[in-house]
Amino acid sequence: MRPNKRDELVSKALKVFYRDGFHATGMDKLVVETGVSKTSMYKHFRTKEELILAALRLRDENFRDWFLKRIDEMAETPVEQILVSFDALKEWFEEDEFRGCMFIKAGAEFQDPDHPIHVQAAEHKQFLLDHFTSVAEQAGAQDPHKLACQIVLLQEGAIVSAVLLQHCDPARDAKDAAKKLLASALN
Amino acid sequence: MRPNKRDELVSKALKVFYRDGFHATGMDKLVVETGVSKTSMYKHFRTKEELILAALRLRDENFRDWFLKRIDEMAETPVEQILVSFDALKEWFEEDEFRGCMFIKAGAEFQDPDHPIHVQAAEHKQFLLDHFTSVAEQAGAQDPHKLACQIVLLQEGAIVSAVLLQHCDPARDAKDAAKKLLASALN
DNA sequence: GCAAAAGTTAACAGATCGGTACACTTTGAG
DNA sequence: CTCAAAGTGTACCGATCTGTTAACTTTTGC
Repeated sequence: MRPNKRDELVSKALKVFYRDGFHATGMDKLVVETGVSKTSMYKHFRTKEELILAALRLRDENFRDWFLKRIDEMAETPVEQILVSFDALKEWFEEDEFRGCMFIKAGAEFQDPDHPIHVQAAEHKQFLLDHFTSVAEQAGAQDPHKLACQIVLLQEGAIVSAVLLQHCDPARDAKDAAKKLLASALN
Repeated sequence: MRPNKRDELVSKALKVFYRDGFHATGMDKLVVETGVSKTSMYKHFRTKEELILAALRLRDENFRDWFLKRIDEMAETPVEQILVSFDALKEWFEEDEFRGCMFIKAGAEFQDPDHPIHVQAAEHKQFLLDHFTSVAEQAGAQDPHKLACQIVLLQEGAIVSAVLLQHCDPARDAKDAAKKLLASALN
């Protein structure tokens, strides 16, 4: 069990970064919250930025695993898979610890498009776009890439609305919109 | 011209906050970038938070003025107004200084829902939602609130996609999606 | 032209930032 | 049992953070 402490550090740091933000989380706070000594942190990661990148990689892995697995559990056909993705989002929004999308936040805190953290956030979104592009192909869409862009766009919009708007049910509204898009994209 | 320097400070600070982020912008950097002395800043605003709130108020004013005016210039009927809102967004996305939505970023950096900055960001989004709800009413939508939620959702999604996704034209895709929503929401 | 208001520079306080140094203890494989 | 790897606590570095102080200059209204 060599890299055990390292994994524990990354997964606890992930929680803190997600809850409090990147700039707002100092290394000293991480020492307290993770229970890992600063010396040890800097033995595993040369800089805070490397730790953030590792936390984002873990988040990417966790979220993709959960999201795609949940979709697979709930639906069989490609069209249904696109639709139930919004039900999965709704489950996420209703979690107590829900604090929006970590990658949108990472892109917002590190705005330079060439910054490694921004790049990694973009890659996460690109992966999801690619995934839904292939689902759209399987569904027989006329323009799979465009449909996928629209589905992802609805998902992003739902996440942002879930964070900033009240008296709305963005997951439901987005699913409803997706239904109409699918109806005309498949003819 | 009493509050001239103050307005100048707020508008220059706004640019820096928008470009570099809130936590990443220190007061000393603002002294250099705005040309206003720190003493003077703290005479106008008791804390950095108050300055951020003033910058967000100005941004809210500027963005709403520009966005709604541009929509009015481009369209006359309510339905057309909803559609051209995405053309206005496209113009914004193509600006060199485009760095995403300041309020999404504010909500991302100050995540506590009760934090004044988060609250103010949410109010901006709520205003836009209210506006498009009344446009949807004028358009004769069956469920104006739901349609407005979906339109705003598409707008938010387009903004986030414009920041994080390449090889996409989110404004066009969102407008296309809005067309289909409108077609089925109106009769 | 004069006083008050508003602005300036520059130094400073106390806290926190990311990151390092050093001496020590725990742990695990051969 | 041993020895190296891995982890610990603590003190520290220089830089930067938000915010303050004091003495001085400019602008402005009357």
